[in-house]
Amino acid sequence: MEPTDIVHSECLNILRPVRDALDVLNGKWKLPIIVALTFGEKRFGEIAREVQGITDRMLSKELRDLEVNGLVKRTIHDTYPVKVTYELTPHSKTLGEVIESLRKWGMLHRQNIMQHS
Amino acid sequence: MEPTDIVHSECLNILRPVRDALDVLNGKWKLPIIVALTFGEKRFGEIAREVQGITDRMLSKELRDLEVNGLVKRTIHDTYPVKVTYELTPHSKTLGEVIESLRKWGMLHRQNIMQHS
DNA sequence: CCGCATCCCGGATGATACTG
DNA sequence: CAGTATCATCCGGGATGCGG
Repeated sequence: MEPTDIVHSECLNILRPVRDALDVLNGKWKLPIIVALTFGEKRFGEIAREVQGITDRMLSKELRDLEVNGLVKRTIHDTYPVKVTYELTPHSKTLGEVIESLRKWGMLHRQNIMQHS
Repeated sequence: MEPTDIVHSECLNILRPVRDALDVLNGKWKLPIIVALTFGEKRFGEIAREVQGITDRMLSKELRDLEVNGLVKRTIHDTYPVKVTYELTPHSKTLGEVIESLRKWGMLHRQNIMQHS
């Protein structure tokens, strides 16, 4: 194995967690849903109304993804009619820095594109 | 407009640059290509060999995307046979922080998933 | 009210062959 | 060598309807 190959394979190892992170945030709806839950727990219908354009099917699926990834906690209240609420977990709060980092670069990038076109 | 609506719409404005950033990095190949170019300019064929599994078609398309986004510079050398090289731009260097941020969270996230399963 | 099942479309990606 | 052309495939996501 050449020295450059070693460096190169280390870069690929770095890429795995980066991909993990991107996968969690990817898709059209994950971020908007997280935003909708930023200010406290909400019911399915409330989220559906706040995240404009999303269908029940997608919301259901995305909430499950987020729950599996430990970003959202789902609570079934034993009332009638049944009430289900969703809220962010402490783990999801750690996303703040990532989002801020992406936001800053996104703005920088937009400036850069404007200048060169 | 309610106060919460104002807060909410500001969150949506924050989301736009975040989406911009994610779009630039998204897809299976962007990061690996950037990594391949980290240590200097390379020819099309060299990149194709380093980024394992990518087809010519995808490499061509992804390089064009990256060029349009100002992350990669393409140079045609007037030799025979024609030689084309690609290199990272200064702007692409600003991605470093973003990638590092994603990497850190990706690792944290993996730990978190392991514990809760 | 809260979701799941089914059907379907379009764009993203892959495989392969071909050209200047 | 550096791509393009063409066809096949996969998958996210929309529309709609049903069920507890």
